[in-house]
Amino acid sequence: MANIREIAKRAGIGIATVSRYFNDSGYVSEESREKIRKAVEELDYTPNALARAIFKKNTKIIGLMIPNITNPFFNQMVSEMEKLFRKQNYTIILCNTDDDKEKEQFHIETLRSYRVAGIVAMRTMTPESYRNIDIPVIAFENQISPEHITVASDNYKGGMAAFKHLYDGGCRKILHIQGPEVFIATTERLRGFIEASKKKKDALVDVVKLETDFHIKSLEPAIENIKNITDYDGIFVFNDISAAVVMKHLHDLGVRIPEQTQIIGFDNSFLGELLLPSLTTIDQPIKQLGKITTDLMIRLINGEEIDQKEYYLKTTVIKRSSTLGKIATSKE
Amino acid sequence: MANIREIAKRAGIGIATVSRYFNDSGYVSEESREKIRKAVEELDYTPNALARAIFKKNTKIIGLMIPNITNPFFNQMVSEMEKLFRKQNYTIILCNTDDDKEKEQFHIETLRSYRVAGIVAMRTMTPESYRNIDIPVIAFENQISPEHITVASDNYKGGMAAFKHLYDGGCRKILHIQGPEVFIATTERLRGFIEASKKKKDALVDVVKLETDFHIKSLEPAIENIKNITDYDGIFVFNDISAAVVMKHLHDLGVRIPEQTQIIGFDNSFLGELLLPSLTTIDQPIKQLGKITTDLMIRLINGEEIDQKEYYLKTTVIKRSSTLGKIATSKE
DNA sequence: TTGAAAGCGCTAACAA
DNA sequence: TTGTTAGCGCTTTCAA
Repeated sequence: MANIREIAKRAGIGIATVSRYFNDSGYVSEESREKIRKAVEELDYTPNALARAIFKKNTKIIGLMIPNITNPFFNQMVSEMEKLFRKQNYTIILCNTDDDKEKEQFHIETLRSYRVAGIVAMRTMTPESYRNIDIPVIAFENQISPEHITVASDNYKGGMAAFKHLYDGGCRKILHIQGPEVFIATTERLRGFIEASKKKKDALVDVVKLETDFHIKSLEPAIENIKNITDYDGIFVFNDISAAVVMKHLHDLGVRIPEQTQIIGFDNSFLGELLLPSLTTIDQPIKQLGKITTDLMIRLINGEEIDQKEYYLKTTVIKRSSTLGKIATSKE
Repeated sequence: MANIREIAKRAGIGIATVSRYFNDSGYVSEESREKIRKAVEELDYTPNALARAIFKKNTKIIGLMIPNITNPFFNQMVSEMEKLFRKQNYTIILCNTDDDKEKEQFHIETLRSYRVAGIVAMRTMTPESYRNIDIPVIAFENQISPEHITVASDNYKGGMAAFKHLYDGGCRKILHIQGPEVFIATTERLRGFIEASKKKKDALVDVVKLETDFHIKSLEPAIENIKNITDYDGIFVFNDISAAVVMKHLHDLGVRIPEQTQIIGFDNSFLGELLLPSLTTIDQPIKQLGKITTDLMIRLINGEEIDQKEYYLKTTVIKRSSTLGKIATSKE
């Protein structure tokens, strides 16, 4: 592609004028503008953002670290943030970490080499790698350090709400199927669930842990392995996809939902509406999460000091047909 | 972050040597190497990829245009391509087009300004915008021009296979729920479906068109609006999500699947396994599609002339419980 | 085996 | 209102 010098030459003016034209800085006569427009048109020129970045010492690129772009929750977050960052003229570099430390560290190096303006680290497996870099970083879910901003749903209260909803629906023998321990989000859901159960002396509670997050192929055998799963009258599953697998398994076992066993998931994935019965779940406020994350990032990039470091957004119970309880919210 | 000069200074050597060190070009004594390693360590330096790109006149960035990252089919494609491009040391810039012409054109400008090495244009709404740019572009699904490479599933044969599978399962009154006409993929599926149906004189065939691709909220009313949907003993839906909505609607209407009506979707999304009954569908070979797209892109970037412009990959029928037919493939 | 210097495309200070 | 010029961080040639 042409460069600024060729444009200037063709337009018969100096490069500074062309530069001013593109940056809206300083005066450019209408006459010059017209000449430039013509030259740009003829040579199909677009200013080189790399050269500009190198001079300005900042890019308009945000690095997005994401465990896996096929995960419905995370890809919705990305979709939301992409939209908002674009509005601020930022471009997104996408990095799939697969929850793998080494991949993530490699990606960090790449993002550093491109001198990105900021990084959103979603569910990082290697918080220490972010601690000493001179780029604004926002942690989503898994924390980086007390000095770094963390954004997440209030998974703790979400877990409480899930228990309460099942309890209110009449469940007294409740199973929580927990996600991998490395995900703070899932341990918080567990914590909330347990905490809420302590207040109800007549409820029996069990927990079983899964070590995979959402790959159906590994989920199925793990769930089929849970013994006595038919003993429970309520099951809180750590995410919607796993809940769907649980529902399917129970169906195969001849268990009626919600009459015999009530099920509540987490995430409010589009999946839940399509299942039969439709799945009660805990909604994560994705739009708000995306909004707050991008807003904070922009402020960080602008050099603002931000005192509040932790942002835990309210979840909501979405009542559908897999449970019997009334609509509750996680407010209380 | 430090620059190459500071590293050279701290190491007590010249910048050219540092450059050679990082680029493995030319000689660097072990002694110098050690000094550089130390300086890099101390200053936590990473070479500036922007400056490098500006000099080399090429970046290691690929622009990915995608209708919507929350669409399971496309995000799987992105996941696959990201992995493969990374292996070749390429970084991905993600652009959500929302099937919107203007957004897409704006993204093209951004990608051009970053002088990306190549663009994968998935389901483009504005093929003309790619025709005259001096960057390698590969079209996925919707074509750009006869001179540009196009990669896609063989949707035509996939549509044929869907009809055949329903017909072989005993269906004689078959409905095709078609996706938006602007998506070549869906019109090809329709074309294949119709073509296959012509060979079977005893089969009655209808088509109804939907104008939304996969947003459940708009899908539901559209599908509920289809009149006489219970008249059909077989329905071929243009994608799995819409098929799920159809199944749900039929269920609400008291129609038994597959006994009364058989359903086949398209995409082989993870969703299909979770539904009850599980959904028969047409698999798109995502891994191969990703592989061939990235391979072709790398070759294009390397300046290779590629004679074959069109790549339509074979689909496969995935037989599950929503149909009665035997396993068929789209080979024939 | 090394370093000085030119140049990649751009911005901005400054003089005109 | 404009153009010259230095310099952003880097690579590479070329002479040492």
